[in-house]
Amino acid sequence: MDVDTGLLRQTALFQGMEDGDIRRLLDCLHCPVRRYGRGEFLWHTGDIVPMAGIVLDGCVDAVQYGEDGAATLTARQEKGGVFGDLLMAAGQVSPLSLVASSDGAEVLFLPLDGILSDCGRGCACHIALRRNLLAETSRKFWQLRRRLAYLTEPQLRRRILLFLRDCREEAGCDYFRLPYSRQEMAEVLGVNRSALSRELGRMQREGLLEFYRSSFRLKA
Amino acid sequence: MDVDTGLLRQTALFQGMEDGDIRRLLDCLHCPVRRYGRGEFLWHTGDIVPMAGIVLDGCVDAVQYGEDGAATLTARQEKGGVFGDLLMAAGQVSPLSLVASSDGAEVLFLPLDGILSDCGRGCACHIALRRNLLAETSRKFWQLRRRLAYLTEPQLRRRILLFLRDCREEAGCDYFRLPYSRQEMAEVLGVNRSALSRELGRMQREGLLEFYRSSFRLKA
DNA sequence: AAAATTACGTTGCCGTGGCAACGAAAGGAG
DNA sequence: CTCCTTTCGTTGCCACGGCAACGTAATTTT
Repeated sequence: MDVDTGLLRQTALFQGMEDGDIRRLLDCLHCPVRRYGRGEFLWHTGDIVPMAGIVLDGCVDAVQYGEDGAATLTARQEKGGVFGDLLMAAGQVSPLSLVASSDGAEVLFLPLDGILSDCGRGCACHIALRRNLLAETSRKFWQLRRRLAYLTEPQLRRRILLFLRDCREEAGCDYFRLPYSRQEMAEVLGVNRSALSRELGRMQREGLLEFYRSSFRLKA
Repeated sequence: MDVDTGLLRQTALFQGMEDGDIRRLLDCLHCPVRRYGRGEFLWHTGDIVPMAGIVLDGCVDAVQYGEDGAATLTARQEKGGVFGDLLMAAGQVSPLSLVASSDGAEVLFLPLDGILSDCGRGCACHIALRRNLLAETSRKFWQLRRRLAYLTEPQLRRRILLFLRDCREEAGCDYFRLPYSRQEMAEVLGVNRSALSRELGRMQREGLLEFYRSSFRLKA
């Protein structure tokens, strides 16, 4: 096992741990590392997923296939990202597939059983790993829930304000830049792109807002 | 500690355990039991929630307060229900309050620290408890995600079909009864009640569907 | 630098679904 | 049984926002 503990220390699951702890954990859990080519499947829809993964290099997508076979991208994890945590935790057949979306995607796997069970040495890092896992899954829950709050807001303007206020709070400043294109922003808010542009324009004319492309200054 | 292990065995967190295991766990974790009167707060918005709870008797509501002070019920747990799991897992200030919504609500609390740490005796039930906790939180995640799927469907009819097909699958039969009133069903789908009734009527006229009140027979 | 591609703003049209109001049916209380 | 409350279906109105189309600005390509 020879992975970059410097990278792992910055991931959600190994946050707050020392290099030595991480090495011991990886050893204790028997974590496999694998490489995938672009388009290669880590798991298919219908599989039971027994472990989570950390992206060491490249990119991994979570894809859902509709009844008509159309694929929709539901999540993307890049270097340092954690995936499969909520799939293995469910212990049921997966509703989505995991696909390497870059060439030479390298992945470190962490088996659920190893995370849950005691290593016998009562090491504190094992406990921290469990706490981190639980924190990561719950983070994804609350993130989803915030998005649901947008979608349940019936009025477009209030939907936008809800979103922008969250962004402002996260940025800690009235002026902030969003990591979304208009199209992506519209998808997060669950509205039509042109309708979003129209309403943003109105809000700017009314002085609630200033923006240019992805730069916003929120005044309300 | 003198709680009804028969009830606990049917809860999400203690599923699959023997009475003896449960008693040992409760002893090991030092789980407090408390009674609350109707309207009494278990936690307020802004608190950091250090433990989850199981409703032994009565009812506990999760309430979110809007900027205008209006309260919206976001979740309700009755006898045997688990709450606070995703709040303690987050380790951050709670965005919602937990309130006893019945008189004499009795609650068993399970501290996160105790769940995560080893009891020193390496008992299998401790591991099972962790697995159950993770399964319960992920269950709530996927439940939320299914609801999000409804809300992101732009056409009302397809939204309804998505929902009813899920219900049919869960029931395992074309004929099923829903545990929702029209108003509640409309809220789950994020649409206006009368619009829902209207569209349901259309679908019935077109032969996609038969229904009376909460009884449905789905043909498509 | 020119061309091609992508992202964004703008506008007109029109359909879906929100809203309010009403009556009927169902359920509960006395 | 009668009264009262709640739930549900129905309808008319109309505004919000989806959709398509186009022009412009920004970005990338060769």
